[in-house]
Amino acid sequence: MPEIASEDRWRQTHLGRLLTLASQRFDARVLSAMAHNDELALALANLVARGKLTASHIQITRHLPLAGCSLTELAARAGVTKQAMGKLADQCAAWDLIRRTPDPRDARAIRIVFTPTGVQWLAAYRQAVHQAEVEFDQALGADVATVIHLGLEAYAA
Amino acid sequence: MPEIASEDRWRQTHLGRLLTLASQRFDARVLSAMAHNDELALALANLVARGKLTASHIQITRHLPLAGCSLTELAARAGVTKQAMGKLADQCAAWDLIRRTPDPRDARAIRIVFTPTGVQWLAAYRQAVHQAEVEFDQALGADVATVIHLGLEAYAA
DNA sequence: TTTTTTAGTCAATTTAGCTTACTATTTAAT
DNA sequence: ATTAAATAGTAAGCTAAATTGACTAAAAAA
Repeated sequence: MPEIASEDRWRQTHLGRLLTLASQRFDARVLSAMAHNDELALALANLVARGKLTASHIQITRHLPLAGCSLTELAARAGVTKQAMGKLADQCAAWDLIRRTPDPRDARAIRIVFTPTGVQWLAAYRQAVHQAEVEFDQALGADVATVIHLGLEAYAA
Repeated sequence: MPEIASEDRWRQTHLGRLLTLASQRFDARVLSAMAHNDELALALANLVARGKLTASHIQITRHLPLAGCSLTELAARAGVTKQAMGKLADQCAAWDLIRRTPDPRDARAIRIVFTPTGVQWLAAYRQAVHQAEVEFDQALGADVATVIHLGLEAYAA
C-alpha cells in the first residue's frame, strides 16, 4: 500500500489502471491501423475514420464464426442481449459486412454470416491487431511482451 | 498470423482481447471486494452490491486529489466534460462521498473535496485494489506479475 | 394435441456521454 | 477605470448503446 505522499501517483499506476489504459491504447492503435489501411475498401476505412464503425462493431468481427451462427448465439458469445446484438447486426448489414440468411433447419432462426466484404473486413482487423502487437513488441522487447501475453492468457482466459 | 483452423481461438486470445478481458476481470474483482468489505459503511457496500455505485464513480475516486480541486480540473483529469463530471459529482454528493465548498479565492469556482465518508470510500478502494493485485500475484507468480506491471507502465503510462 | 421453450423483433426506458447556450465572475486590454 | 475576452459552473436537449418487458411464430416436450 502506498504512503500518502505518493497517493495520487499510485491511483494512476496501480495494476488495474494500467490494464485499462493499455487496453484502450491497444484498441486505439487497432482502429487507427484499420482507418489507414489502403487495401481496405475506401468506404469501410472512411466509416472507421469517421467514427461510424467502432469498437462495438468489432464485437461482431470478434465473435462471429467463419461458418456463421444465429443471432442469439452471437449475442451470447459477445455477452450482450439479443436486442443489442440485433441493432449492431442491422448496422453491419447496412454496411454489407454481414448478411442474414434463413436457417434451413429452423424456420424461426436466421443465420448471420460474413459477406465477402465482411471477410475482407475481418482480414483487415487481423492485420491491424498484428500491427498493434508488433508495436507492443517493439516498445517492450519481445521477451517481456511474451511474458505479458502468456501471463494475461493465464489470468484472463 | 494464425491459420484459418485456429481463427476463432486467435480472435479470443490475441493481446488486445487479453488486455480487455484482464482489465474487466481486475475491475470486477475490485468491485466485488468493495461490495464485501465489512469495514465499509453498510450503506456504501450496498450501493456497490446493487450496482448503483459503479466503475464510473471511481473516476472521481481515482482523480480527486486529497486536497480537493475544482470541478473543471477534475473533469480534465478524468477526460470527460464538466457537465458529465457534474452529474457524477451530484450523485457522489447525494451519497455523501464528496462535498462542494466555495472557493475563497474565486467566487465562480467551487472546490470538490472528499467527505469523511468519501475518505473511507477511498481507503476501501485502495484496499480492494491491493487485494486484487495480491490475487493477480498469486495467480501468476510474483516475478511474472512484476514484469507485467513494469511492462504495462512503460506501454500505457 | 396441448403446453412450454426458443428465436427474433418491437417499443419504451435507462444511462453516460455530448453539444449548445447561458449566467456570473475574473482577467486582460485599452 | 472601463470595456472586452476568457473561465467556472449549470441547464436543456440530444444521441448512442444497451437494458427490460411484451409480443409473434416456430419448434420441442408432455
